Amino acid sequence: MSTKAKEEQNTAESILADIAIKAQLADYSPIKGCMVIRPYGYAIWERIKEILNKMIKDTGHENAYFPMLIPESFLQKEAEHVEGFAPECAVVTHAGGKELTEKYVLRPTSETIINHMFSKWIESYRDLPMKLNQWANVVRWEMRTRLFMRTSEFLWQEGHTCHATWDEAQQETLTMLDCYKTLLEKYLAVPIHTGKKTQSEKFAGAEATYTIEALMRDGKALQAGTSHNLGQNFAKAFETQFTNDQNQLEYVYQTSWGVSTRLIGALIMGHHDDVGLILPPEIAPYQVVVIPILKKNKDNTEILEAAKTINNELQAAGIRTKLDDRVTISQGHKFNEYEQKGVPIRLVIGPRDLEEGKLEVHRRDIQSKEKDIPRDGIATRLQKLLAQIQKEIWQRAVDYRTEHTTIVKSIEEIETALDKPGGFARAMWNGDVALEKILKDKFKATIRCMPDDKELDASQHPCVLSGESSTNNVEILVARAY
RNA sequence: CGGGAUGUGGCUCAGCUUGGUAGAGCGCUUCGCUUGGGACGAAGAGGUCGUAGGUUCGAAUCCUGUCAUCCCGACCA
Repeated sequence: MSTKAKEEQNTAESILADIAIKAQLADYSPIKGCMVIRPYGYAIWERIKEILNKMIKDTGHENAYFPMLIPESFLQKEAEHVEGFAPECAVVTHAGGKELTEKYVLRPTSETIINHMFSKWIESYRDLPMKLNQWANVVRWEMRTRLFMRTSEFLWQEGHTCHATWDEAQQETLTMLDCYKTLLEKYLAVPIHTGKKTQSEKFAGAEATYTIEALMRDGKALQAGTSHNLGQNFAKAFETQFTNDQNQLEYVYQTSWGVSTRLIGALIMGHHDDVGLILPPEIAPYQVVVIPILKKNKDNTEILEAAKTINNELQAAGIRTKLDDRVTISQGHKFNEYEQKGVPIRLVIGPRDLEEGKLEVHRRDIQSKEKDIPRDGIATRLQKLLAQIQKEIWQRAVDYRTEHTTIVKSIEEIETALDKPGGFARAMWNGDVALEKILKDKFKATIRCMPDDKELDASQHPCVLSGESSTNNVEILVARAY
């Protein structure tokens, strides 16, 4: 069977796994549902961290670290929270060769332990706002796992903030959602809808959950990040109180927000083709790979020097590069390797190019190759090309989403839309939870969010459930999701 | 936890029906020859066939238990 035929019969799941493995982003671990993030995959994560960490700090947050082990009793303090997370918690029962009197939970998220500390640290409105973030791993024992999209242990960033007023907490919730939007759209080139989750889809313990929802190339939606207004729920459970400027004791208003290594899953399923991964230049660990055409057992000094010089020149211009000067691997192998890894540009220099002062430039996203690119001014040229590639990858993703979004007026139309173009169905809804049950039971779909971007006229467009139009109805995006 | 499938060198798998003591391709090592898109040739290294027991003169193969993984459902960033 040809490779192409194999690709076509692959399910979305195996596309994800194939690319993750072949691009050497990750590998399976001996532990069920866990994965090893390999250097190239981790480099993408580091790039995400680098960008987001700056945004987090620029918006007035500080990084800290809280322990991985949480006393089991902490989880139980917030009713909705324990109900939501208990089934997927891994619990430590023994340590130091003895059974523990109180079991420890491997954090599925850190609201509880952080609140425990907040309640010690916060006394007065003068201590507020307190805005912390931690980069950490969390463990959620999932029944079914997929590389990057859902693993039992994953890396993420979790922000936790305390405020003196509800309004301020709400503002914080939306500010961080906006940071996520920027990260996804400007850097990962993944268009997202921001919006609010329905009651049934919100975070266990939150007052309201806001989400960034992306669309993958297999037509499924992906919750790529969330930001929660926690209200005073955890504050009450942990007695996180402060004295306000009227000398009255009050519970703090809190938020929490996070994005995870799932973002790498979003990159994989958002940008790929039959060959493998396609990385947007802004997020690529290296934007250009320089490959000299080398001859084994011959003097390659001249060509290697030329490659190094170009490599340095590109780096001096602020381009992230990798020079692959391995003599033991044929260039054909290298070409293939970097295409699977999605490196945006491949720059090839061989003896002929050296003589003629030219280079070969290959664009990964559209698999185009141009020979005889002038050696002079290469850095400037590639900078422009990288910007153009970023823009075009983004535009293709936007177009894809537009083509896979259907405006619907009835439940029947939702079903058709989910099957035919796939992707999002945009509708009006009167808020009756019966719809969520129908979607889930019949179509395996969910209301992804009530989007901030509105396209429908509530007074004209009927509710998919009742068929009636009302200005009380809300606009929703429905999709099958990861 | 239900339903289905699979465990054999690093990887993908054949061999099992009909028991006779382990193979192929890829990868790896060395040498030679090559080199502008995954080269070729030769020589080599590497497996107590998931695991425990049973049947048998003899088990990768048959039987039973067990563990693990994958797929389909119920849960989820």
